[in-house]
Amino acid sequence: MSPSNSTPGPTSGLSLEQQICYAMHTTVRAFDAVYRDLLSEHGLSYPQYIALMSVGEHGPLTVGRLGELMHLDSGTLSPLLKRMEAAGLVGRARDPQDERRVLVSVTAAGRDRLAGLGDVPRQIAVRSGLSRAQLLDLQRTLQAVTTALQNADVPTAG
Amino acid sequence: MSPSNSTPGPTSGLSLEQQICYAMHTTVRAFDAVYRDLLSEHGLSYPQYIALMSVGEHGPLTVGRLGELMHLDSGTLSPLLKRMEAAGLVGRARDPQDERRVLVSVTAAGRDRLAGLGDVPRQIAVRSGLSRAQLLDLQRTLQAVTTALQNADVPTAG
DNA sequence: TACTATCAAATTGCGCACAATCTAATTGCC
DNA sequence: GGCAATTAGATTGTGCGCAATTTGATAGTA
Repeated sequence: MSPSNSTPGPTSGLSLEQQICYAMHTTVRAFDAVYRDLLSEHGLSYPQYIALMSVGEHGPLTVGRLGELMHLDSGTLSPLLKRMEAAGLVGRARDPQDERRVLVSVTAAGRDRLAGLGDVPRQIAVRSGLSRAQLLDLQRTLQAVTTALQNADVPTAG
Repeated sequence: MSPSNSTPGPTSGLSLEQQICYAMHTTVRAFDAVYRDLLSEHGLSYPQYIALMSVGEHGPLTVGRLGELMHLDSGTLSPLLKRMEAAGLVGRARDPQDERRVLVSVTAAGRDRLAGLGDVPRQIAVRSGLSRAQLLDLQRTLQAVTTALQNADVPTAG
C-alpha cells in the first residue's frame, strides 16, 4: 500500500501553486542567510537592521507606528526593541503627552552602527543576480500578491 | 493620519534594493497568514503541511532526506516531527539497515488528514490574485534568485 | 466623580529556524 | 580486533513571529 512505489509523476504531487509558496519560503531563507552573512559581524539581525533603519530615518516612532512600518505587532517588537535597547542601539521612553505610548529613537551608537554597515542594499542586489529592472518588477509583483492575499484574508466575514 | 512631523523624505532612506527584501518578508508573512487560515482548523502549520505532503508522496524518508527536500536541518525537523508523531500523523523508526537513520512515514491518520484538506493549492492560487502564467513566472524568478543568493553565499572562499 | 470603553504596550505560550554541541552508529584503516 | 574519522539525529540556546491575555493610561459619558 505504499504510495511511493508508483508515483504518478515527478512533479505531480506538489502542484504549481504549491511550489510557489515553497519557493517563496526557500527564497526568503536564502535572503535571510545573506543578511546574516552581512549583518552578523555587526551584531545585527535582519529585523533589527530594518528596525534601526526605520527609526533612524523616520525619527522617534511609537512602537505601534514602527509595527505598521514593519508589519509586526508588539508581541514581536517589544522583546526585539528591548534587546536593541540593551545593546545601546535605541532608546525607549514613554511619551509624556500620552503615557500609553513608547517612543523609540536611535542613539548615537545606533547611528554609528548603521554608518559602519556599508552598502548592504547593493550587496543584496548584486548577490540576487537580478538587474535593477528585474528587481523592480519582482517588487511590484510581490506587492500585488501581498495586497491580494491580505484582502482575501477574511473569507467568512459576513 | 498625521505622519508626525516633516520627515526628510518618504522613501529616501530605504532604497530600492532594500525594499525588495522587505517586500519578500512581507509577502511571505502574508502567505503564512493565508496558510494558517486554511490549515489551522485541520491542526496543521505550513511546515507540518509540507512535511506531511513530502513524506506522503515520497514514501518513507530519512530525516536527512526530508531536510534536503524542505531545506531544513535536524534542529528544526526533529522537534517538528516529534510533534507530528505525537499528533499521530507520522511514524518514526530507526532504519534496521543503519541505526543512525530514522525513517519517517505517514500514518493512516496522516493520510486522512491530507485527504480532508481540500484543494489548498487552488485556494492559495486564487487568493494570490495571479494568473497561472504569472505564478509560473514568479516561481521561475524566485528559483533564479535563490540559486544566485546561495551561490554568492560564500564571499571569502577563495 | 465614578464607571465604562478604548487604546498602547508588554507579557505569556507556542512553533519555526539556525548555530553549536552532543550522542550514537558506521566506516576506514592499521 | 581496535581506534580515529565520519555520518545521522537529537539537543541546547537564541531570536523571530503570532495569538491571546494582561496592565496601565486615556477618553467618553452619565
